Amino acid sequence: MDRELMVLEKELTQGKELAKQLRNHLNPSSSNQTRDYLIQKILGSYEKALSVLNCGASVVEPKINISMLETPSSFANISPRCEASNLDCEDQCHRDVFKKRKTMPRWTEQVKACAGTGLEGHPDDGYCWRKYGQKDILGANFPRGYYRCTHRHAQGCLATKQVQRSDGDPSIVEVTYRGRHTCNQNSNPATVASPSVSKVEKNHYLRKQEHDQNPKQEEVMFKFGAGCKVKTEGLDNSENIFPSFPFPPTSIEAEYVAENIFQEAMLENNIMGSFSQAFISPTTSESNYFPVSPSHMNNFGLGHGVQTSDSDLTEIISAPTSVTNSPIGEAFDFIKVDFDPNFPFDNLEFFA
DNA sequence: ATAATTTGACCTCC
DNA sequence: GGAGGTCAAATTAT
Repeated sequence: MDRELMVLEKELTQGKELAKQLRNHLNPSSSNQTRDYLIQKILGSYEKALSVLNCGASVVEPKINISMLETPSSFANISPRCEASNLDCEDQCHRDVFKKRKTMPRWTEQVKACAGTGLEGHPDDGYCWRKYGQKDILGANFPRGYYRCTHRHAQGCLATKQVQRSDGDPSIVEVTYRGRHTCNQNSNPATVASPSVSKVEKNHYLRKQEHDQNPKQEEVMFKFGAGCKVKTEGLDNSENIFPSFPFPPTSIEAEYVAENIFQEAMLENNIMGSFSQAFISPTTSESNYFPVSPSHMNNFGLGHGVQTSDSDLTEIISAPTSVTNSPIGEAFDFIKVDFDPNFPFDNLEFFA
């Protein structure tokens, strides 16, 4: 069967299954969190299916790169000390910006845009971004663009991203996200953020369309990969939890580099509270890859991912796979399952 | 008029 | 001191 059709079928089937799960969670005993998560996954599946239809789904092999390097404790507020201390506030706040740079969760994805989109590889990820800088990077053929959440001032959302075109393949842009969205558009992207193009980016996109003499193309289209690799690295000293990936509904080829996201995400979603310590053991490996399809990644996106390295990988990822019929299970079938059977999996539905 | 982008200056980190 | 990241005034677009 054609790979595009396979992707399409997989996403539609997954959407169907997720809808069934959602139906089972309509009772009052299920949390809104669960329902929200299922809804987002359903939307994600259909987004991908539609994109496959729109784009012809030139399938590429995405890479997911996840790393947890530091503790996440300090990126929630840019500088609470500014209010409480006697330090020069302005100076302190500025310093915290750079401190935040190191401690914010970070992950990178490589997005391959369809030729002719005119978007110059700047993918829509469901959020509104404002460009605040551009810099020539040493050794890079293309400048790096710096974007921050449009709601940074209005809602204090600290999410930023960097967009840089790949030297090797200019059709690929590497998008590095830092920090998670705390603005409303993130908490409810399905209703706030357009799944296609944000206002800012659409304007830019349409302008480019004019430039490209291609006014008919009004949908942002990206190729979707049928699989991806997850890389974990730099896991030496942290408790690792999967990040709250705002997995772009239209991304296909992705390399995620996440730092500290697991713990923060889990805590935020009240998931880790029910996890045994075995799920957050220290790590030692430098780099590990394993194949995961984009849909699988979506399954542990949205703040319910799993972070790993070598042995930890097995401990963490295996848990949900053994409890649910999730595609994640298929994705990680090669991973040995070894986790606490008494583990309170209250929130395992998140991994479904 | 308002909002977004550009771009040079500035800051921190290594 | 250089590189990467951010700020903010000026410019441009809507």
